[in-house]
Amino acid sequence: MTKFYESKDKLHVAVDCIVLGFENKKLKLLIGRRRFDPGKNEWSLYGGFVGHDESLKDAANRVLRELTGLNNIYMRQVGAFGSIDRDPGERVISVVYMALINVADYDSSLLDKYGLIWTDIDSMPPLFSDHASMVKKAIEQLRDRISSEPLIFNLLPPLFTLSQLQLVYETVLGEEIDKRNFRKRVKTMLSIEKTELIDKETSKRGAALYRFNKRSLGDTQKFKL
Amino acid sequence: MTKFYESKDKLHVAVDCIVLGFENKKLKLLIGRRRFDPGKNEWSLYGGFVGHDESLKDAANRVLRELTGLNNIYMRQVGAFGSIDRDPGERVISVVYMALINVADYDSSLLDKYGLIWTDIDSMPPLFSDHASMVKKAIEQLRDRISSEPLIFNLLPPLFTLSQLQLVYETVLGEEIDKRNFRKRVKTMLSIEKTELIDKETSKRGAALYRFNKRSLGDTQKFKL
DNA sequence: TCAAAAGTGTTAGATTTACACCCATGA
DNA sequence: TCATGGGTGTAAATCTAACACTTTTGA
Repeated sequence: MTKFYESKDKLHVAVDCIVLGFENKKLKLLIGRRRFDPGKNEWSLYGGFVGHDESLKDAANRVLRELTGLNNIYMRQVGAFGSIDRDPGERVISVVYMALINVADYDSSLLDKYGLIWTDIDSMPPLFSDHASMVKKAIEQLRDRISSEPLIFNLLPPLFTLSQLQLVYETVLGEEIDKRNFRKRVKTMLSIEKTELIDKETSKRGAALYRFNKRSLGDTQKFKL
Repeated sequence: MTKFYESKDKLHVAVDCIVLGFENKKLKLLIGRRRFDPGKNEWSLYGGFVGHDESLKDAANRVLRELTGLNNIYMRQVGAFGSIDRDPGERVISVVYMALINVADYDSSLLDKYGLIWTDIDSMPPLFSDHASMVKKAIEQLRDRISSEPLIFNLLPPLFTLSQLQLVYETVLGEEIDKRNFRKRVKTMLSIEKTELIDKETSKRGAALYRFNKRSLGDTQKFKL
């Protein structure tokens, strides 16, 4: 099997998962204490090494599943990080993925089990190695794409109110938006459908619940929020 | 040195360079014949393995320098490719970089030396392994960013006419643009400065030469073409 | 003299922004 | 009854898109 490139160096390759969620008007990140050296007990993203017989994407999914029990989560590659000294232990290339989840789907008993916490993105503790710069890059990508790709719905439950939608949108972009203008824009998007259902959780009056319909995208219009 | 992660698999990690240029109204890609198996003689991107003691970025720069003799070229990471069977020889993770160069800066004697050709992006021959999908992704990224980042100047000489600028822009986006509207937009961009110089190469009348001034970006305005 | 590329303004339509009040309900 | 979040329209300003002719000069 090692017939062609025998003379070449081999390196450890890891995947690190940036798990983002939204709760309580904040973007949240799942981090845990490293359970082994180097960097034992430092706050860290959750990662794992890529096996010889698994693809990068499979490795990322495996790591995420180990961490969250969740499958079929939206995940995209953020990039590869490969400074020589990025890992204080040994040379490790890390390929970073970001997952967007609805926090309510996360089984919070896993927090204890894995020693994890949801931290606010903007008051995150120092992280192991170059993990903070990975998070920074992921957030930049999220901000760059939130208006042109239907990412935001991954951070929300399947049914959501327009106020929730707007709040997530504002939080990611870091700026306030006029409510009437926002709703006007939403109305032009066929892929955001009003349902007959009413949410009574967050307001006395009740708010209409909406749903994202990806089928009505693609063929017809481009996503543009 | 292998004290922490001994039990973990190590993999070959390569960098592949997508070298893009613009010439004769076309986006061009530098490709060559593979000079070793697997895939000997197939058209391919130029790549190399990442050494234990060099960063990904350094490896990409080294590969590009070997290939072009050029240093200080604009280069950005496109992403990591890691399917199990992507390389028919062995398991190889590839981190792809794209370089944007001014074709005139390229020493064309290197074409023969390395068995390279400039191919039109839209009539590219089949490429080795997954290299075509790498190129596709790079082009998508270029298109996505050409309007919001000052990438385009890397494809042009330091002094350029507005017709050249517009032509590159149209080619990357794959759509025609109204000349007067385009020039109106350029005039609002402080970072594109008119010089006193006149280009007599491409027209009898002569055209004003412009220059990109990155210093006038950043602080003042965002790039938006 | 003519072909080829450079250069230049105006107007209609579309999009974006700013802005404030009434509604329904549970506590 | 009142505090809370839900819901709604209009007008001004800005931005975008469509459009055609004159200039210069080398061949």
